[in-house]
Amino acid sequence: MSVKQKHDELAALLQGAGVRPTRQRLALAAWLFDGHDKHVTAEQVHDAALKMRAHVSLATVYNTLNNFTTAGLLRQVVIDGGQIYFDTNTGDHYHIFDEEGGYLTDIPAASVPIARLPKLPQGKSLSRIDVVLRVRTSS
Amino acid sequence: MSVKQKHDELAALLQGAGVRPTRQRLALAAWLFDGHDKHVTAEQVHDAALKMRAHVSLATVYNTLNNFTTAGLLRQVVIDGGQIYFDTNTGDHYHIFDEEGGYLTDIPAASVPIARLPKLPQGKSLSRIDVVLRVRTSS
DNA sequence: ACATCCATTAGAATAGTTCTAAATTACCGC
DNA sequence: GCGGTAATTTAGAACTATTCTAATGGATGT
Ligand SMILES: [Mn+2]
Ligand SMILES: [Mn+2]
Ligand SMILES: [Zn+2]
Ligand SMILES: [Zn+2]
Repeated sequence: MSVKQKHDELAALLQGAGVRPTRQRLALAAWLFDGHDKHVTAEQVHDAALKMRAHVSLATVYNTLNNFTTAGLLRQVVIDGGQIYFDTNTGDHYHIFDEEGGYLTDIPAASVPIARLPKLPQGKSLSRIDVVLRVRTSS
Repeated sequence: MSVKQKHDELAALLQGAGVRPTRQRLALAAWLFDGHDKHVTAEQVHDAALKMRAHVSLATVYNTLNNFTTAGLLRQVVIDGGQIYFDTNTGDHYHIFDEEGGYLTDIPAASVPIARLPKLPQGKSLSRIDVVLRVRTSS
């Protein structure tokens, strides 16, 4: 695929989500949506942008990650206090968290079948289920 | 139950967990372990201490909550980035999080039966399962 | 091209938590 | 009880992730 084709595809992705395809957003989207699922912090995205010699400020990285999240292109995952992971996989899935390595892996929702749920509080409905399997090196 | 009996019970609880029963720790424990399960932030604990006219600095609140957690008297729950909830229920349970009100409710682990788990990474074993049901006012 | 609105940016501000180092307190053996 | 020792408390500074501010720059539609 040509460089121009890739650019146009990304621009279409952003426009389809109601996000203007600026130079900075396209540069970050090119890295985020390269076909490999990622769980990344703002700082990791910023570092990646620097390595690509794309000049994107840290403030713009935060703005962009938040925009993409609102637009449904990313979702947030919170594991530890202290930092937010942005997840390029927006499908229905759960996570394995390696407590020693500090990294996340996706697992399909169907791999953790939940037979039934408790009664929810009066007038409330389910917005999302988060499941995290925390793992460590076997003793 | 007399005030002295209550004090002695709390002191025994702390000593049993390998934590020295200082004045500050006893004051915080008296409020935390009053029989009602709580999900509280450090600031909420500090405010409660002020209302009880116990003079406990914020640094000591953090030290104490972390000590109690290490000693197995509390556990941490992370929901949003930005702040840590300390949970006085250390048993096997999951949570309902009200996204609008920002508060947590306990649910027994048995109320969300998990039929099976995916294969874990080579050499890793399960340390804990976190399940959060996020709810909102029904549309 | 023009006007308008939206995005980008550096740097300051904010918020939750941890760190530092000095003063105080709990504990243990006598 | 008394003294020695190690653990705890504390105020304030430091740290970290994130958001805010306000000024500059860029995209879009006509
Ligand atoms: Mn980071
Ligand atoms: Mn708080
Ligand atoms: Zn994921
Ligand atoms: Zn709980």
